[in-house]
Amino acid sequence: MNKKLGRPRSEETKKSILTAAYELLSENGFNAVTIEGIAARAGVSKATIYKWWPGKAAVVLEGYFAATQLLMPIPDTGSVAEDLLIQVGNLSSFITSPKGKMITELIGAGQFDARIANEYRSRFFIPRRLISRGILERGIQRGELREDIDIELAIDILFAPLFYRLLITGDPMDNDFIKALIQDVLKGLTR
Amino acid sequence: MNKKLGRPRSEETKKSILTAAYELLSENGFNAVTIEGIAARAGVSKATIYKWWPGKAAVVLEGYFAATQLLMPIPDTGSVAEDLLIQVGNLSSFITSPKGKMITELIGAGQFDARIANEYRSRFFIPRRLISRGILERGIQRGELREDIDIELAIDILFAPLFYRLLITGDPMDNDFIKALIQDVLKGLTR
Amino acid sequence: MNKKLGRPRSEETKKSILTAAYELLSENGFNAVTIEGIAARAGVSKATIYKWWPGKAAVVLEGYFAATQLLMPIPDTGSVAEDLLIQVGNLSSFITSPKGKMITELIGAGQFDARIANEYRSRFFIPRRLISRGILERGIQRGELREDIDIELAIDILFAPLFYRLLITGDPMDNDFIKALIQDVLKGLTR
Amino acid sequence: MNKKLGRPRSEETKKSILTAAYELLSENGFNAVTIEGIAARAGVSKATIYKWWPGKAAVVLEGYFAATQLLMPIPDTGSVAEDLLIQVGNLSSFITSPKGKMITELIGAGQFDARIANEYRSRFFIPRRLISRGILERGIQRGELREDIDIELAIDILFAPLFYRLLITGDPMDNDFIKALIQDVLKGLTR
DNA sequence: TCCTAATCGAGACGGTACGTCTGGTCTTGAG
DNA sequence: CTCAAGACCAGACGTACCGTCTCGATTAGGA
Repeated sequence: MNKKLGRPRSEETKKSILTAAYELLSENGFNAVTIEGIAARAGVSKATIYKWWPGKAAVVLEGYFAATQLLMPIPDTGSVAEDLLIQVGNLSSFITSPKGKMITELIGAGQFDARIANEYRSRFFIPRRLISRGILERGIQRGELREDIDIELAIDILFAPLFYRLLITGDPMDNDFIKALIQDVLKGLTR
Repeated sequence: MNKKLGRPRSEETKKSILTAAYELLSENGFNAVTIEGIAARAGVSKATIYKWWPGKAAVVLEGYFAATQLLMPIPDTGSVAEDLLIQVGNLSSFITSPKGKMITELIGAGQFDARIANEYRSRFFIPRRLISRGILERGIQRGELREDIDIELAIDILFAPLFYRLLITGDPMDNDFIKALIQDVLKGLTR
Repeated sequence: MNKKLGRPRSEETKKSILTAAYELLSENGFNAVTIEGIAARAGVSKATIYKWWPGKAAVVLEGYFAATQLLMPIPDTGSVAEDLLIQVGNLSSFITSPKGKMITELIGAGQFDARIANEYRSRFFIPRRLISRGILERGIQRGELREDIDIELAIDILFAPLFYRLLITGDPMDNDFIKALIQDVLKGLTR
Repeated sequence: MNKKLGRPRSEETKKSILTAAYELLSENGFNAVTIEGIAARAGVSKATIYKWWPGKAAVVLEGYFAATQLLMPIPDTGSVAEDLLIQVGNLSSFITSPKGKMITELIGAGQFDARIANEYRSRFFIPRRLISRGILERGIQRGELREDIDIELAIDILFAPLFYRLLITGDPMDNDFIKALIQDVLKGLTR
């Protein structure tokens, strides 16, 4: 029952595949990436890629997240409004940057492949939700926010507009937009 | 200067192509649709399809919107909360129905092809925004809503969470969700 | 029972089709000619061409022979050898000229379409055979040739080598070749 | 400098392609053969065919010559007339047989594609010329033939009439024709 | 030191769809 | 009835990737 027989997997090969995948993604976009292209650029056989990943989406995803350091500073200024401004602002900056815009295509591809969707949910969205949850909970404890709010729903309301503009309307997101968004959500639309 | 030279375009052919495209879309999903498949089912030559549409996305889109009667009743109950409940509830029902779920894939495809995005924006989203704008404007006139709100932003905040769940988190949308969403947005999160 | 109903066939149209066909043949070769190309250049509808000719081969053939004045001077010098030298030499000059080389392709096409073969046989080969037959018959009458020869066979023997080189070996044909050919055929190979 | 990298070419695949090409050629003629048809019958991908051959002509040609055992018995009876009777007779039998008649179409296609022409020249015609050259040289050595004849020209004169009838006039070739042909060429047409 | 088993490159292969092209037919309305 | 315009079906073209497969050449640890 020896598990270590045979030639071990080459870490270098893996790295070069992920690098190639990421480069091709950022150069030409998700659709233009092909397994053959990755293999060629990485100096690797197609079979090797298929050995370790089920398909193009998986390699590209992994390449993307391996290359993308997701800095997530946890704001804690003592004010919900301030914290959210920082947190939402950071996300907004990220998703309008070149790296962030690739997320657009990955979400697009995720509509056709549940594995992709799972990947970016667990890698990208869930970690951020945890931070947001912390911000809101502190706000409740400090008495800034109502005690009866559904935190998950609140997070949806706060962040959804960013992706709505990104994925659907294509409208731009500037600082004023972020400020107005948070103010409106906190204060409500009614008098 | 006679514009009516030559054999006129066959409306029947056009219809059968769009029908075939829509059927294949609903049976197998966007990715599985092929021009060859459409041509075969419609009993039409591939060349005819390429004559009139630049590619698969365009045919499928047009087939989808031709087949989808977008009922958009305009609610006007005298209460913003009521009107929004109806309007957001209708949309929610639609996008969780089989027909509506195809929108998911179309938006996904729209991330790779701006023409698709333009299509569903102008055909699907813009008409709905007009209705929502009406609801909110009446709310302002009646004094239910603050006078200083940015209506476009408000619409984003109200509808974005639906698509956020649909496209990204995959969380379900029930009636309670809709109610809580509208209440939160109207009242705000603060005490 | 009026036979002259409707618009009469336009001779001009016919002419422009044949001209276009011939031009395209000489510019790009038989294979590159298409009915669509002829129609475009002649400013004519494809249907019109199909109305009057069964297919591309027929139009091109007719265009070729309409444009090619087949000068066939009938040599009668009083000597079989002289007459043949002129007759075979003329043919050789013709089939190695640009116009003549098209014959090559027409014969090639004739291998796939019996109608083409019939056309060039009756238009090109039979008329020439008549002349050759005259030459040989006069030779027999003058006692230059044996009385028992099969004239048809003799014609084959005299002319076949030209086409053999043209169609199969690709070897060149100069004056010496023609002279030697006729001499050999007349004298025989034996001592 | 290792030449044996990668999966080796499958001989079986190659064989099935050539067989399919030959079968389709003999069933329907050269023009009706398509790469798609060959691929389908051979149970092979089109890409594989294009990998190894530049186009239909090349595959069909190779399939034809692979399937056609070109028996070329070398006659040596001690008499030029006898030897030629056998040699020309053999060729005549071959080119009027079903297999041989396909040559007709290949030569036809050769008028449009020099690669085809090269192929049948080197595979079919040159080997036969060598034999004929041997026959004639022996005839000269034995004193049956004149010493000053141009052997290449003589071969043309002897064989060209067969192809002239085959490709151009369509006239039949029986035994008497062969006999008369050889007699005439050997004796000459003059008294 | 050799053995064993897995990994890796190269690249052939069957498939499938692409978007283009031409052939030949059909449908208008004008002449 | 003829014709130009041009839509239409049919089907092959040659290309691009897919995902699988066969090779032979490595590359370890264990015998």
